[in-house]
Amino acid sequence: MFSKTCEYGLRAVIFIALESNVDKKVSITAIADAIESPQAFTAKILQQLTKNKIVQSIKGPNGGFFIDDKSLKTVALSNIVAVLDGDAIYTGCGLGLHQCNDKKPCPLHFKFVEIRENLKKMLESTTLFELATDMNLKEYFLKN
Amino acid sequence: MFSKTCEYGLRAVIFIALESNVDKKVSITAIADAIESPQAFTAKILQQLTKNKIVQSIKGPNGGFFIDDKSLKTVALSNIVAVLDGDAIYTGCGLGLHQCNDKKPCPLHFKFVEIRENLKKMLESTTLFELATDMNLKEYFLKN
DNA sequence: AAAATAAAAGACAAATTAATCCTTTATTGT
DNA sequence: ACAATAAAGGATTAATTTGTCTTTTATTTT
Repeated sequence: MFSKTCEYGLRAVIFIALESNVDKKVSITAIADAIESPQAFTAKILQQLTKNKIVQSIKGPNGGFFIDDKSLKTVALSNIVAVLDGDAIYTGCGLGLHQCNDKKPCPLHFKFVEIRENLKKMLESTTLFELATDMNLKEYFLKN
Repeated sequence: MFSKTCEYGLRAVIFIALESNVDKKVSITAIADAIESPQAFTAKILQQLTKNKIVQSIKGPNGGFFIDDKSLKTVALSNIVAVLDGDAIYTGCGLGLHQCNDKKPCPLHFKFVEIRENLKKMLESTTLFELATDMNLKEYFLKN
């Protein structure tokens, strides 16, 4: 469904969101440990996400990654996926046709449209704030 | 969503189903041409599908690929996806966790379950026969 | 039997994705 | 000012996926 990059990215951002929710900054070491991901690779991903204003970062001692209160409420999962995997999941054809739409559909087009719409809506409506607050209530996991 | 292998495989099988529906066998050259896919690569994919009884093949002159009447009605898209991409789309975690289930869920588990269930049902309920007959009515495309 | 046809099989090659390593830059505390 | 800390950046390697090429096997027609 998503690339490894996107999977690690989502997990990392969710973890940062959780910590940011209680005003904590987290280092790349702490993140990689919390989500059980390759550290250097995760660092690269976070570079992309900071460039795209999904997360913020501060260098040096007491530095680390965090997400400001406003972003916590405005950033949805769809924004993260867009940065890391582009919009292929939403727009791309299930059978890999370059152009596939209502006018010129592949045999599965109308069946896929529905499923993708659901996915899109779910990603667009799920904010980091929702996850960060929800995760305090139930027991959720970011690693095995 | 699917690998290239699976995309080509689905398109190839749908094309073969269409031709088989009017009792025609098709060569790998005809298939690659009809779905605009790399021929040798598509040949490899069809090898896998014949081994797994999704399609049948006959060597030599007047040979080619086809799907018998019974398979046309019993084979669903889910069977093809299972052979080529495995069951990761159904069972795999959206965030890439190795084990993620109702008991030990990732933060998005319950949101993903629904979407994946829809996809699963769609793939399982769509048979080659349905596609082969439906494609005669409407204008559908297998290449650009 | 020989030639032609078409899929099967195996060995490579190219491209993309995933992952690591090393150096540089920014910031802080002593 | 200096040492320590932590992210940013660049170059490289590893693994996987995608794709090609050549040979072999099976079947049919002449």
